Amino acid sequence: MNDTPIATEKGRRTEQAFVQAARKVFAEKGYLAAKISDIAAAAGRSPGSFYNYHESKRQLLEHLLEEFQDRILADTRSRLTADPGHNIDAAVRVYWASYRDYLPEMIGAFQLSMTDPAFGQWWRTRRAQGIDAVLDVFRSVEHRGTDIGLDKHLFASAIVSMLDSFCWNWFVSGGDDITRGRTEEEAIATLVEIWRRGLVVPTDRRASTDS
Amino acid sequence: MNDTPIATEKGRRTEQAFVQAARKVFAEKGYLAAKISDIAAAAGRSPGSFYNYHESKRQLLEHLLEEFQDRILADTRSRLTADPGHNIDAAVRVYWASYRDYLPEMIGAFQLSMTDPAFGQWWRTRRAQGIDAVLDVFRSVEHRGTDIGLDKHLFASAIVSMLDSFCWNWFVSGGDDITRGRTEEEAIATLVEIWRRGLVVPTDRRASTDS
Amino acid sequence: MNDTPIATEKGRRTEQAFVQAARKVFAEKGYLAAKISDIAAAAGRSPGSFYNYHESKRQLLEHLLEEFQDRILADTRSRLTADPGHNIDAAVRVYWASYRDYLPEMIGAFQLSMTDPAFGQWWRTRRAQGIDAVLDVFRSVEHRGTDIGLDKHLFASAIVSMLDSFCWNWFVSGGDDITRGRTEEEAIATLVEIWRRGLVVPTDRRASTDS
Amino acid sequence: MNDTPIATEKGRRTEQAFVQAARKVFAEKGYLAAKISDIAAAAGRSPGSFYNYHESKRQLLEHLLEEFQDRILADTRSRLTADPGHNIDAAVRVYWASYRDYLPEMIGAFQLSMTDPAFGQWWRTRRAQGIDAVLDVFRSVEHRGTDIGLDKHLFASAIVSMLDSFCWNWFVSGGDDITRGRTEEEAIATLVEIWRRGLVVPTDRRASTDS
DNA sequence: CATGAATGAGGATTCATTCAT
DNA sequence: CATGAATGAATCCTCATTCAT
Repeated sequence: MNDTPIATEKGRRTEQAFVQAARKVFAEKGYLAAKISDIAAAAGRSPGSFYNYHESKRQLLEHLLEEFQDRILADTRSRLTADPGHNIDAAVRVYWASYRDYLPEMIGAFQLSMTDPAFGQWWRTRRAQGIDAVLDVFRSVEHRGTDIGLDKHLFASAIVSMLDSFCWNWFVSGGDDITRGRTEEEAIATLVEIWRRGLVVPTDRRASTDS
Repeated sequence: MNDTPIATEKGRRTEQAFVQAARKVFAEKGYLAAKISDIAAAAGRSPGSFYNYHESKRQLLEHLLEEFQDRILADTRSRLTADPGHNIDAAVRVYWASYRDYLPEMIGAFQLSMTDPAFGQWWRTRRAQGIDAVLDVFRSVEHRGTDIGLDKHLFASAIVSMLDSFCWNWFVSGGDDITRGRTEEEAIATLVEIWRRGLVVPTDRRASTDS
Repeated sequence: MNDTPIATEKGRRTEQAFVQAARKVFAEKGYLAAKISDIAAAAGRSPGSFYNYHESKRQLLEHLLEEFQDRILADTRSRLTADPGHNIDAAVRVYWASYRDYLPEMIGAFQLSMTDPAFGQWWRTRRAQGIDAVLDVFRSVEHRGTDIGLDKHLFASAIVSMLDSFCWNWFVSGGDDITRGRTEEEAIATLVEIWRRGLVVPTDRRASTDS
Repeated sequence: MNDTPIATEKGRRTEQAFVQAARKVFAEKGYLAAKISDIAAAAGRSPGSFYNYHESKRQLLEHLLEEFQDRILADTRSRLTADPGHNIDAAVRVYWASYRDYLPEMIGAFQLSMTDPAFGQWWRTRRAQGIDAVLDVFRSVEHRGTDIGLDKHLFASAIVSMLDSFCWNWFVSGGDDITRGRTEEEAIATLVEIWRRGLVVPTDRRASTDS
């Protein structure tokens, strides 16, 4: 790779072409299976040209993930309000958007995390951030006097799992056959509602526990 | 590969060694990154010997998945009882066990599903089976008069997502840092409880909706 | 490369073939210009096979140099006698032999030393050992009362230079055209005599200095 | 490359920049390892521009060597005097200067000589010229009646070797560690003295031979 | 003339697979 | 059956050279 900054408009267009092509290929066949020549073909450029802009496939992914981090952080920050219902909705939408807009990055980081300890750490950190956001919502609920009554960390971990896998499944495979035709709003509403219900000890159980 | 069935005791032991070694390697570094020589080394056998038993890495995975299917089907079948609470617990445990016992298969199928349409289909089918099981539980609940009040298919899809990702995370990454130290039973109890709560429209919301 | 020790006779033969082929190619076209495929062709093997025995061209050279060191050290050690004339002869012959027997190693180390600081150091160390040997001879001379009367370190450096370059020239290019037909013994005798003469302040100069 | 002579002042400056940059890079990392882009970067010009002035790296080296020849010939010619001592001193200084001033050319020719027969010939010719110069000095000595008493061609070859390698070592590697701090004059004096002593059969040996 | 992006040929390296023993 | 050496196809990556601007 050449570390001189890109000087011409043409160069900038090519760099973008490679970035977009890489995202496309990562999304379609995964990061591990993606070849430089696949990316170059998708960018309509020669494989050699790739190395004018990136050191390697891996370094390109790192670059994508940095951008991802920057944007997501900007999105997530200070969305908490006094209304827990709204907080949940907002949190789910942030998660949803991160998969909708950054699927290639998610796929790449996830696949590399299995082979590469450094990326394993990245993935864990990302999950931890999600868990933190969920725990924030929990706190806003308890602030109003409700007792969630479960191991909050496990709970948060489970919520993040649900969001992770649901979004992945939705965007990678187009969702389950059985949910074909549902809109994004319906999907989001369902996730929000499950999370919301999870916060309250159900009436009938309270009754049955009372007896 | 030689199609004749394995004749000798030694042969059978070697085959098992390869199968177990492959599972170990798939679990540790993923299917896509696993090399035949890795598997052979883990089996304490030579790479050449691998081909006495399997045509390729991919065919070995197919073989593993067939066994997985057979055992899981046997497990899942007719566990439904009249008690929804028990059904949820049982369903979660089946899911949990499938990850605990078949992680290499899950990893392999998941990774290959991204590149290979045939495996994409396998993965979707597996999810669909999980969703069916969840729907069965729903039916047993509604049988007792409770109205879940949500799009059941999306709901089921979300539950399966939660289980998939939570178990994967637990077994592949060793769980989130923040849940370190929790026991499997605590984790299972949390998943069960979230699912259970999801089945009931929360009291306070009913109240607030009434107003 | 595979770091398991070579198990079969065939393997050992192939390794030797690669080592000898590499030495041949290094000597003929230099280290920097040598391609793996050149070496493989000279060994009558496939390029891929090279990597069963060595990680890279560079690592192979390192291996060769280690062997060189071991043998040269064994050769040089304790050859000093009380007779300076004999010591000089012995030292020149050791130098001569090291080029005669290890030309590929010398060429490789010399070429790499220009690009690679680590090898630059190796080369300097090798020269330093040569200089030490020369200084040892000086001491054996002065022990007999002769005063060499020059900066001994520069002197030793110059002697080593003469030996280095003469031997290189002799073995790489077949010697200068003008010395074609001279035998090795004649060449060695010349080098010895120049060195020997260098140790004594010439009579006529002493005379002229006296006046 | 365009064969038309360089028309503009700017062009002449760029050409000089490339020539100086190439000399710098050859000296620092050797000819074989030098990349066109290295040279362009050192010249503060673009790689494409290089080809406005030179067909290739090799052709540039040829060009440099032609200039070297012209200047060295001019230097060496007719420096012989009646005083052998002075002749030796002059010859050593010419050699020394050729390395000091033309190191990149020496490095380039030396490296290429190993792969390329044409350059092998150039290198041999250069050595032959050096040998001729040494033989000239011998003749001026014998003219005064001294009998050197050795194979003059081998002797000359050895002297040239000493000068070649000593100068190379001095200018490429910065000299041996053990001679660090010596001045150029001291080094030159040492070379001159060794050569001078080599011309005379030592007294003590004559004595010992007499006995 | 100068630029720097683009190319492609060439070399390094990996690894699934074959095969002689 | 088992071994491990050998192969070659596939992929990565480099860099001299070309060329549009």
